[in-house]
Amino acid sequence: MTVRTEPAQHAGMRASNLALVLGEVARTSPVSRAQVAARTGLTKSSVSGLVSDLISAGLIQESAPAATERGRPATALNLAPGGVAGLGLEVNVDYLAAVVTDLTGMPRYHHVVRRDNRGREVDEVVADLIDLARTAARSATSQGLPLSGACVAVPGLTVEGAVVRTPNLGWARVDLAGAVGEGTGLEVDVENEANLAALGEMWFGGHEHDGAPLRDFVHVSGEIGIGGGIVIGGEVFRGAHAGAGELGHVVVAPDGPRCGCGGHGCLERMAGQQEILARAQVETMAGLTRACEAGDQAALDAVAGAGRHLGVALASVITLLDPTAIVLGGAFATLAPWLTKATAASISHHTGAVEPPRLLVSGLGSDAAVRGAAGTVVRRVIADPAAHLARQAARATG
Amino acid sequence: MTVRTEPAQHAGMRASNLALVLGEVARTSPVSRAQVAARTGLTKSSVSGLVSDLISAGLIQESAPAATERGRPATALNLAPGGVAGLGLEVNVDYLAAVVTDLTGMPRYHHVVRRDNRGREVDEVVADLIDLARTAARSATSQGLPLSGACVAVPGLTVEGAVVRTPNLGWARVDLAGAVGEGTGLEVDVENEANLAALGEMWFGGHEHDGAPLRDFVHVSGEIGIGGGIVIGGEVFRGAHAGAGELGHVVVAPDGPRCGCGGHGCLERMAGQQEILARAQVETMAGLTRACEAGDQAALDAVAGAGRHLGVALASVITLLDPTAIVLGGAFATLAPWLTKATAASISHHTGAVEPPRLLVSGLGSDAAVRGAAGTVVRRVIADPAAHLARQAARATG
DNA sequence: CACATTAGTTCATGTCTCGGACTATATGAT
DNA sequence: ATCATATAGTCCGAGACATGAACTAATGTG
Repeated sequence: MTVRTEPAQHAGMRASNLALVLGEVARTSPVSRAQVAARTGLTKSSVSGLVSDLISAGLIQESAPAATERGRPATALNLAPGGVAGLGLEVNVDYLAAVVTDLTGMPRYHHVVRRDNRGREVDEVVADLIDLARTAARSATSQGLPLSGACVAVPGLTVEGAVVRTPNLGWARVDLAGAVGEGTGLEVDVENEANLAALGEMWFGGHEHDGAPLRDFVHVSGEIGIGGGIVIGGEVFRGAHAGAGELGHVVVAPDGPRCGCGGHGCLERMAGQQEILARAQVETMAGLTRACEAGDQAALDAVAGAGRHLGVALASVITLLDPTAIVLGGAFATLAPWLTKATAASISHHTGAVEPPRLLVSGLGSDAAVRGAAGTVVRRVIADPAAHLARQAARATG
Repeated sequence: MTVRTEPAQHAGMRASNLALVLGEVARTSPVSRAQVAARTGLTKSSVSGLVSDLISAGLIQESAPAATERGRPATALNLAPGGVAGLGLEVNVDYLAAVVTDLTGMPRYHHVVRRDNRGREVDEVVADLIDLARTAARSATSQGLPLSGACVAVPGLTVEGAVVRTPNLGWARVDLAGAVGEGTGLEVDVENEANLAALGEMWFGGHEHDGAPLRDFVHVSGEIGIGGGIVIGGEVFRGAHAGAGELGHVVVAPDGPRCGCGGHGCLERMAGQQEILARAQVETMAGLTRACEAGDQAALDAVAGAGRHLGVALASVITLLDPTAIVLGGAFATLAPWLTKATAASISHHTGAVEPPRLLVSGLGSDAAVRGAAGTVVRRVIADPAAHLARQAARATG
């Protein structure tokens, strides 16, 4: 039922099949050409030709033939770990981060700079980020990894490479893609931190559903604000104006107090870090964790209360989006031991008979977004290797 | 980023381009071959070949050449009104309905049988529906319209042609596609009424956004229950288990009373027809409308109260899904004059700064779902004409 | 050592779209 | 009238690509 907008041509056919083959290799490596042919429906001869293109582009590697039951042993195909790499960057309220990931998704460089960025000039923070990016890029080069591009995670709304606004950082209309692109010479993308965290969790979090990686879930990221990333069919759901998934501003208390966003009774207002800390009468998240571990009742009540509000918001999410799982990330992952019981109870109290999705806890913590950012860069190559080949060819001739 | 699962072959290329051309003709008829070529990016020669296939399949018609500015006049291409037709059926709590739609979307037969189906045996109701379908099919035949298939709208959860459950009708595990298929000899699909109503509204409701048809919106259908249809990018959003969009069970009062679904404080429990009628102290929806027209304060308060609750639910929908518009359908369309002010105020009270989507009122009323059902059948042909050609060819030789 | 079995390559074939040449049919200027 | 120009649509050779069958390669089994 999809509306087709582009003519199908021979080049597109090849591009599509290259992606099909590379995707199969990425999912199930090591595999043989014959297995790829059987699983994709392409013929052996087609697969041979496609694979040979991918090998000469450096995206796929042959490794030692593995003996099979009988017959000629299969030559194993793997993603080339040195083929392409992606640079993930993150600007957040209290840290900057950079990660370089190779084609297989393995992190090859990782650096975090903790510093509160709220009071600072935008230009200063951007300059720091570019420094960080350059250092990461040098590391990639010294490891022989050609960077295909970069992606920056920011805690706010982004449209086409620009930061539209980041409520908790106070930025507005910042052309981050332009600045970082100029500073590094890379093609740069900018994307919401919650969405990237969701993708990072999907690709690298190790969660499974019925033996396959999660593809339909909602990721809740509890940083200073509360964000949400909706993933449907393995892709981020952005809505009409890229504003979808703002879980922090779902109404959980219709008669509640005014929130910073201008609404009333939003989840972030009722269960954000500020509210939890105030109720628990502690100063920092670290202090809150200690208090919970010590069994402090005020702290436990504060977290459980937040868990109940979170459950109300998630009940609406479940009703509207019907995901297979909910993943709790960021601060909610840290607080999970004292939070999930209240959240699960609240979800079930508000959803009734519907089969509830699984409530999972993030394994990546605050790294999810940067890793997701780096992942999007290499995934883009995997999803459209033909575009990558074309760029390579252009560089070779031009 | 889409995961490709099928090999691209020459046949698929042709199928894709047939769909591209037919889709262009459907959207902008009348058009010439040259215009189609310019707009799709295909060459004139390719378009000629594709069009000639579509004409011999009876999906496209040539009409009289229209004189242009200068040069050879263009022969106009249109969807063939007699090419294919779709049968839309609807089982609802208090009526059955059938519509036959031709390729252009024009309704060519329409019949509604009002009767309360709640107490009745499932088999009886299904038998009535099959009767209705047969009569509609005879009418199509006598008009020379070959039916390509049928689609049944039901007020509940459906999976692969079967009705899983319809809370307000009391059905569970009914193989409706099988029964109607056997009774009519057609290929039958079964789909949620709210989703089909949303599609009907999109295709036939005449709404526009920036000059183009709506493609990202949420349709609220207020029948006996409250349903929701989420349309993103022109397609229904179903979630992981086809349960998405259940707007009626979004939480609007976390401490509210228990709802029939087992949850608490659901929109349907707080603002459904039963609740409104009780508060307004009238017996029927017709009575409610009269009371509102007469200025009865209890009725007006009841409707405004429902509007406020609806606004809370829609605020969460807007925050999570970021649609361009909300369309109020069914009973909410009828009550719109006394409802929308409270709803709009409640939305803005609970969403704050976010640019609010437009609040539209359905033009189709309770016909939206059947028309959407008939529409899906013909749209399927338009979206994949190659499959239709293959079926035609199979019938001709077999 | 012959034979079965599986992996991967080669090449002729068929099916597409493309692009340019060609035909058809109009308007407007000379 | 006649010619230039412009636009619509067809025809046909060239090129790209997947297919499928035949072929080569490399292993284990009786």
